[in-house]
Amino acid sequence: MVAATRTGKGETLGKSGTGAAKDPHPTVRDVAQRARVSAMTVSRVLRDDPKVLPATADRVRAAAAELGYRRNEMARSLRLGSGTGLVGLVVTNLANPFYSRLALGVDAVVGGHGLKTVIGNTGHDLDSERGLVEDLVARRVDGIIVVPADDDQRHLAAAAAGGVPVVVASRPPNGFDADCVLVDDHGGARTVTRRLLDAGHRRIGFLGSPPAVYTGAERLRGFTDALTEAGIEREPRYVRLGQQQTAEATRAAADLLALPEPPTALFCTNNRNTIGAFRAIRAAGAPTALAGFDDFELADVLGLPLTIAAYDSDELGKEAGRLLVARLGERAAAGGGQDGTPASARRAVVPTTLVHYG
Amino acid sequence: MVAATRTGKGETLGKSGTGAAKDPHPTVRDVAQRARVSAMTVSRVLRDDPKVLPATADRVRAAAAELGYRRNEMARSLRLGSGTGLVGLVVTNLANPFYSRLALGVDAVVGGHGLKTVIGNTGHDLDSERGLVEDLVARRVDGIIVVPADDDQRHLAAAAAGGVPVVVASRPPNGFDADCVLVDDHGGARTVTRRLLDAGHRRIGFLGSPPAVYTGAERLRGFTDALTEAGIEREPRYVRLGQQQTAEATRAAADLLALPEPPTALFCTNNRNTIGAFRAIRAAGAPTALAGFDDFELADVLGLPLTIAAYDSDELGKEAGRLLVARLGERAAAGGGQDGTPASARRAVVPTTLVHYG
DNA sequence: GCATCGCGTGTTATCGATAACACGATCTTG
DNA sequence: CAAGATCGTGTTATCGATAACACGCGATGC
Repeated sequence: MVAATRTGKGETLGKSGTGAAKDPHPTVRDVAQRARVSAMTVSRVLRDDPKVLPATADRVRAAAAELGYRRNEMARSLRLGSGTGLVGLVVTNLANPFYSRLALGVDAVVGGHGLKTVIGNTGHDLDSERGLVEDLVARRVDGIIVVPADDDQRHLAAAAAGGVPVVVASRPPNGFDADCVLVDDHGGARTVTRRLLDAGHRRIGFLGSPPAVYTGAERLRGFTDALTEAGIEREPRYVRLGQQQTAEATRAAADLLALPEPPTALFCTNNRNTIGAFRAIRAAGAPTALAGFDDFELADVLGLPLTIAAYDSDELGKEAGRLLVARLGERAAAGGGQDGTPASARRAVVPTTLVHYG
Repeated sequence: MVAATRTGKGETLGKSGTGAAKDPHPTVRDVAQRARVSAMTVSRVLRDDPKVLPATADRVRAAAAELGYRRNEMARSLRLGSGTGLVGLVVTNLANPFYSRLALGVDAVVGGHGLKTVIGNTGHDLDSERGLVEDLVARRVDGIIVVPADDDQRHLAAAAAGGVPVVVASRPPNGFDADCVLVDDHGGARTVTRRLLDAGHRRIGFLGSPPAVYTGAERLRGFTDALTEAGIEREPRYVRLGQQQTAEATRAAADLLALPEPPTALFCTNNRNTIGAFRAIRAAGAPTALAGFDDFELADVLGLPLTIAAYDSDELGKEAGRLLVARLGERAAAGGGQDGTPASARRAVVPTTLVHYG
């Protein structure tokens, strides 16, 4: 009787005839037809369900191989109600090695749990970030890790409220509760600054990112605290905020060096500013010492005293991944359960280490 | 009558009772129930189908907003038979700025077409690459862009044969036909080498990545051709292959500089080798000139003559994205059509530009 | 005045995979 | 030897969204 179920594209469309290999994505039914069994049996074989005769299973496996069958994980996750196995990662600038390493750390951890990472880049644009988060939620990612571009995190709050686990990286959540992983910005800045003070510097300049950025603000606070502890007051004229690019940083540093009583050392909140400052110092031919946050390649060949609060952005990503995976685990364990207590937000802090060159 | 359709989790599970906002991912039916319409009407409103009374549409939109409804794009793409809107990107090492910029280029282009990028990192591991590609296909990505880790590309051939558009970046496809985007490795290396020759150098050392890597082989070929054109024969003792890390490159360069008749210039096939060679030259205090492939930050402050064949990896990614998008466009246009001619594989080449420091 | 048309909605079937149940056949057991 | 247990497999319903069709109701046509 040749079992011609009325369904199946093979029947209705009649295909071209020549090759079966060209069919984009055969389905369980295609495999089933070829192996002369039902779709359910195919599904069972793929699930390694033991309740199938070895002979049948072999036929099915052969048919699947011949057709190049790959099961549709999206359809599967829909049916199973399991997650999609996707994790959304939203960063401000993937071109920055800092974030690409963070991404790698995230991927390494979540990948170890069978999850894949979907990356979105915001380019520091809030609207872009909103759109990305919206989209990731619509794609039903199992969770989101985000380095927010701005203090306005209402879209993240909405996603979290909607039941999507959110982990905030590099800055704390604002206006809602979520796991987060931070760098010891304050401590690192304080330690590095203290080091400059110990070396005898009393007039220290400060070059920082926009103060609206959490990390920048924290590092400024650490800097200020170190000065205060040494009985020194921070001088506004030595502080330049807002530089994001090396070129801007070079100009800002040149300004400081041109002051009547120029700083004998400069503290920079990130490697963009550090490199920019280096160029200014070099151009001025001044013996100014340099200190900053974030290590970078070739820092050792610059030929001036350089102290850096370094930290592992890979580890930052890994920790974010771990927090997210832990959340997903809880969620799975809770299942349909009623224990409405979602375990309060966790906060991890990645330490900084002091590196000295020159 | 209150229309209690027998379906719906709201009915069977009976929920907790307090808040609706906590429901993870409401569905069209939840919205429908709240707006007292059918699921189909909700779907129509979300599709902006004009055949819905404005009053009804407003009710639906209000209900959707109250519930925080986001439609399930995965389920939607399953029903529509449209793609998943995902593009797989597989690279060898995202921590390398080269690849992260490539990723950014890809994402910028495909993102402009409503596609999202799923990133996989292989760490140069072939098995890992196989697994990733397998997985991406199973997730039904609309296409894959890959920087192969190895000459063995059978898994890519399989994916392509299975009907998934594949674009190969940075090296050519091997053993199957696919669009690809390459760098002008040969031309760049030849030009840079010629520049060294023009500067009077006759003994030029070569530091390269493993010869199995396509780019490395091509660059060696360009180097050799330039020498040949100048009537010089390549001397094996000046050639060191296989260094992937700066530390290895430093040792290899030191070896060359320690030869009885050391090279007066070194050509390096990538920035790992260039930076490694720089350290060796600096340590030896030799006046050796340096040339290489791939620009890098701070190249201008090294204090020795440095010529670089630079190219834009962002552009490489963009071009790959464009090729893929073009393929997807064709596919969509062809639809169920029978014009079995899949337009032969395209090949794009990104040019290099000469940069000189020092 | 009765047929027809169009509009706004609801019903059913579908995408691919699979859980839950159903069913015929063989095997067990008192 | 009849009643039930077990095994291998097929059928139906489901996940969420939606195309195709169906349907009821008021308006228009001649």
